[in-house]
Amino acid sequence: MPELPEVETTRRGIAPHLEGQRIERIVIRRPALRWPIPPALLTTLPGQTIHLVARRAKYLLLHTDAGTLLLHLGMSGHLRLLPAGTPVLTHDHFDIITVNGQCLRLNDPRRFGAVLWAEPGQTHPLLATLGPEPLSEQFNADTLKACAKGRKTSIKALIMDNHMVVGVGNIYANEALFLSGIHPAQASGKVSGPNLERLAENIKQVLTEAIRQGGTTLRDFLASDGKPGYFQQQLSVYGRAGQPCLVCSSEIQQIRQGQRSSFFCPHCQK
DNA sequence: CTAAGGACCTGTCGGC
DNA sequence: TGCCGACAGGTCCTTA
Repeated sequence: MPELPEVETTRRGIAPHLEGQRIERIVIRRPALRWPIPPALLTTLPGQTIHLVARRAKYLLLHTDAGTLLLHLGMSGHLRLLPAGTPVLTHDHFDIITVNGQCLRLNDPRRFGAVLWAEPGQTHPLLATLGPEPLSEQFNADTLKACAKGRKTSIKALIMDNHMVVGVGNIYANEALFLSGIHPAQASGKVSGPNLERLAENIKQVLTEAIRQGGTTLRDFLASDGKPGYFQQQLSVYGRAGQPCLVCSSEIQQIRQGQRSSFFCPHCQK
């Protein structure tokens, strides 16, 4: 479900309701997510105030004086902000209940998500080797060119590699490559300089626009307030195999790259 | 070091 | 209607 725009949409939805609030208690119903939810959270977090709800890559970070809670939504996770006491549904694994009667509830059917903890001043090991944020100046045409140089791996795999740039998932990788006229299977080292410049710009553009639209709802993504995203109405290639290209009317093709589906226009993308 | 594949887990959908 | 395989928005880890 969540790529960076969906995570950012979630962050913006919950931050105003959680920042400045004090935690009353924590509920762990199903600790077996991608990694076990640390049981110490049950005693560490109550009494703490959430100072800031931030984001790094696709991790949401809840900062307190005792440390930072990391939330990752994996493939199928989502967060809802509910009144405390709302009945529990299947796959509701984790709650943060605040003193003012709110409940931040994590639901994640596939359990690829994670709830982790970092001590104050410490960077969690999973965050330590991440590349730059796509919407920051630390990611640009020059950094992309440096990473692509001499590499045989496909350009699509490269832009989805979190060491290169974070937050580019399967949907937006496909879309950015279409907008840039680059075939997803092209070797990274063989993509022209001007095309890499376009690609860096289009990654920023497509993510920015998707955030503006509240993310992409394919099956079930809902923001924390229950509203869907609207970006799927602007997808040019993702999920459009067999349909006409919106630019040239050629039939959109679908291939497999590393267990993931890629969609492209055979005429517009070389 | 690079590149490719498997692993984790549940739900849904299409085909027979 | 029921069963089975394929596939789904992520990403870490192992293998070659």
